[in-house]
Amino acid sequence: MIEFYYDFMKYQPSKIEKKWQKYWADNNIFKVEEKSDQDKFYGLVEFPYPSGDGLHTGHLRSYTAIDIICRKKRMQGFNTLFPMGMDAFGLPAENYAIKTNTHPQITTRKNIDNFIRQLKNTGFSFDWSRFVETTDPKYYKWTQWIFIQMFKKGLAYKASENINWCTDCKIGLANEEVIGGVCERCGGPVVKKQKEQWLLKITDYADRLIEGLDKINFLATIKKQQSDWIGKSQGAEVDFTIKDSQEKIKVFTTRPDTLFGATFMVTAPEHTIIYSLEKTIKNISDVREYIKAASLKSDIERASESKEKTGLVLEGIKAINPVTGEVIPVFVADYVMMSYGTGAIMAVPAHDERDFEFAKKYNIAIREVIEPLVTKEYGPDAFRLDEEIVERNAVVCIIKHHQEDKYLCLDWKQIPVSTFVTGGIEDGEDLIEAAKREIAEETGYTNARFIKKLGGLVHGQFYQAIKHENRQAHFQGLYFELIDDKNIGIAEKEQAIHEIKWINKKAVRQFLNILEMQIIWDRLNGEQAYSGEGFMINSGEYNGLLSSECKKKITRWLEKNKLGQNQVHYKLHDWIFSRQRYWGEPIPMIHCKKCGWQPVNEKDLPVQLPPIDDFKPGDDGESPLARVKDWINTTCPKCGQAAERETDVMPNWAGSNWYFIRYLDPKNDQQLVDRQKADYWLPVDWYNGGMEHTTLHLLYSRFVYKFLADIGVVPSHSSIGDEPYAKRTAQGMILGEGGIKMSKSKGNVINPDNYLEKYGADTVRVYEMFMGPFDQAISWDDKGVTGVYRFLNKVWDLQDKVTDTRPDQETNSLLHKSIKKVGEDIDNMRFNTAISQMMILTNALDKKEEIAKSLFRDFVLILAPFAPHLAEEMWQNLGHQASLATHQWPQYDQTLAQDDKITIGIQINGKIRDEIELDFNAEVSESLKKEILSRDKVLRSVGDKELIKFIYVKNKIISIVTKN
RNA sequence: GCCGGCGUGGUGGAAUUGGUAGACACGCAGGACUUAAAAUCCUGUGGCCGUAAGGUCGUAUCGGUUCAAGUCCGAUCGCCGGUACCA
Repeated sequence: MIEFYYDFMKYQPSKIEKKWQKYWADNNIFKVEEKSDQDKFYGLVEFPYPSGDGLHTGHLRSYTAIDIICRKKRMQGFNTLFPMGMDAFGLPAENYAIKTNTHPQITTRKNIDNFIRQLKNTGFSFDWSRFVETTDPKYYKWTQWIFIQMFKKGLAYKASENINWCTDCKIGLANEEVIGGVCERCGGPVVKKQKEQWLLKITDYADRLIEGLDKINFLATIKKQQSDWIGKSQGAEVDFTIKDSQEKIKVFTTRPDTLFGATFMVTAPEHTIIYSLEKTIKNISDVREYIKAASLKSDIERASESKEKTGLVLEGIKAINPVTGEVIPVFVADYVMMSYGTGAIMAVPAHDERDFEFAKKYNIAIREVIEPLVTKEYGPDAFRLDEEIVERNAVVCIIKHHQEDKYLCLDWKQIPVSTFVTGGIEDGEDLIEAAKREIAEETGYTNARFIKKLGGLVHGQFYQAIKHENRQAHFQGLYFELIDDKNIGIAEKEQAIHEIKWINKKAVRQFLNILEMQIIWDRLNGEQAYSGEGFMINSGEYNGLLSSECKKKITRWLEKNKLGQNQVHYKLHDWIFSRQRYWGEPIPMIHCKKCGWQPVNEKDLPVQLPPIDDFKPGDDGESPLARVKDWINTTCPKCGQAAERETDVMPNWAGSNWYFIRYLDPKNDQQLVDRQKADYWLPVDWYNGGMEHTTLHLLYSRFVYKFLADIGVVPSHSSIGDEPYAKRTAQGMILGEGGIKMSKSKGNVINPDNYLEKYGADTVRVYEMFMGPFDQAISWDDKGVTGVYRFLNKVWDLQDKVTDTRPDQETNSLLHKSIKKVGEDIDNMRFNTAISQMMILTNALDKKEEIAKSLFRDFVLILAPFAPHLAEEMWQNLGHQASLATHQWPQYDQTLAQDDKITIGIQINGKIRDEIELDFNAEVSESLKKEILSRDKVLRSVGDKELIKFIYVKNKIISIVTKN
């Protein structure tokens, strides 16, 4: 009997978790509707691909984090939406179908059901009524609809492209899906193949995709990776004419200022000029052979082969340098890519590393046209950097050349730091005014505020430059603050200030790096190419100008003489949107011999995927759908004549681009989303997912959102414009034990089901949050799970001690500290330290004989987001009827959260020798100072040495310095 | 190669952003309970010297700034991630 009673009182996760999961579902606790009188919060996680392996630990890490955030937001009174769905189109299901001859529909259904079961077992606070599946025709109707809208706006087009072809998957891949020359999915080799493909014009949105990054709160690395991927570069296109011919070779360069140094040209092997001039090229058979050899190299070979440059001169062909009139040789070489710029370059060996290497090898003239500005004599010490200024919003530094009347402007705000401006200061014009004018011209900041004029230093190190003044100046600088007109929202302000500080600290380092680079140049003069900025030499009328100035002038000259113009190039290519496979959304297009490509009538959507038995992709690179004749044959939506359907399907990204919009109105069959619902819920306030989607899903869905905003389907928000996600974070990967990536082949995959069963969902949730910093990769450790399980047991056992007493001062203070820390830590995703704080509180309560009910109640509430089942059960045991899910989040009392006594160290000559307890915020009076100095331990260390300094930093430290 | 990030006990990791390094947890050692084991509880736990009080070294390495450095600066080494002839 006693035995039984004891068992009954034990923590039994299997019982209470089932109970509360059922309670939440039965009472629609997490179901939400639009409520105009309540602030909303939209938390989002990447919906999973329902693979046969089931949910893995990484899913749980991501979902638990946002679940905790959403649960807290709900308790803080936000109308909180946290939806879930399945991204179920894709290759694994199709490959499995080929292997087992089971229809993907069947395996997908099974897998989805398994995923839902696992998700429900983990106790996430999803609004299940909004569940979507991308494979549902009611869903992909709208995926197809978006494609048609894009087609109508000219953003979807079919073209014959030299595409990336995965030889294993037998599909074309987008550039983003090729990683290091192999297929992102299967690791199979990728070759180039000419193929008719549907493409989406993401390049039209390239600038907006870069600009949008400024407005949103994404992890800095994500922003950088995205903008690197888009790869915008500003430069000029220049025409080089071929001597004794009508032909021209167009090149793209970011450095038109080095045009005088262009001593040869290089074209890509695939460049058309070779075909149009093949009669003139004397060594054409050698050239053909070179081209053939180059085309046989796959991307992997190119990457793994030695970096030595090869090439071949085109005999009988000479080009004319448009500024010097010089006759220069033309080469073909595979270090020039057809896929970037114009497929041909002007080579400036003195100022480009690759050209330099090539010129050395083939003995081509190297002509320097830029002289580095800062020399060793006037190296880093020549600049004085003021800490106060570095901390400011943004700073521009104008530096005067030590001898000549020339100015260098370093813009510390832009990441590629050095921008050289000025040159011509008008007679009588104030230097400050001139600098302001230049800043406005260069950066667009019209209201730069002058801060102060500074001198440089001769010797000493950088830090000395910060601390000391009154040294001889070799340079003088003018510092400006760039005042930004943009209104920073109050909520973002703290974050913004943090980021700005960071940028500026970084900028200082980069600033020094520039100088460093130029010192190296001095030392290695002539031994390598110099690609920095400087003054022009050997450049005719441009001599003496700063290179940045020359860039503008030379481009203007080219434009005037119709030899070239300003041009922007991107690394980003249009997005290849066709896949020659079965298990995807059919592309809703019909080809009519008379009318060409026509979109399916919108009323006929969705174009349903026909059921077939043979899923094998054709060896000819055609989709399996190409074999379904009665599905293909249809009539032209325009003229009614016989016509054929497109047989390619969409890539797996198609459905995931916009799923977060469908959650807002998942059952609407009239429109993609009701605009009022979209206006209420968007943007997504917090989106968490994997780092691996930065240049795939995350970039694509930003593009699609911008398009949908353009056609009025979704709102453009006042604070972040047409961006779908206000904030994006990413979790670190969970590795197998021993720090190795989990994989089936290594047999080290952790199946969460085993742990859910053995320890319960709350333990798994808390463990995954406690194991380490959220954004860091970390190994799974079974021992750690045990530790967390012990903790939850300990919490459960605390219930026995709960009574109606009043909390004592010390414990109450610890509680308020914990409320504060846990709350703040959740907001900053520092879940591990939030949990450790709750462990500290638990250990303290465990030592007590009695625990005040009111105190325990608040503890249960802050634990609830982490271990919701346990918390609900204890909440009920405390006598509450309703769920705590929407109960108010406890407030902390700042005075209680702060200890009134505080122990600080006493440091003597840099070493901690003693400690003392003082009142919080206490001042140190003369008498207290005397008392401190006469403490035994202090006396022992100080002895009879003379006191030099007595430093007291409030609440932090006492530091005593003596003479030796 | 270039661009990012990181380096703290036997282990995962804390450290209010310059103020008592090692919180919390794991592991380990000793003890209690038990016929025994598991579970649970208590104590200890960075190295070295010391019975102790205490001393001394210590945040990858070397150097610097500071009353004070894991934190800031410079150089070096190592690991991880991204990217790759991008003109």
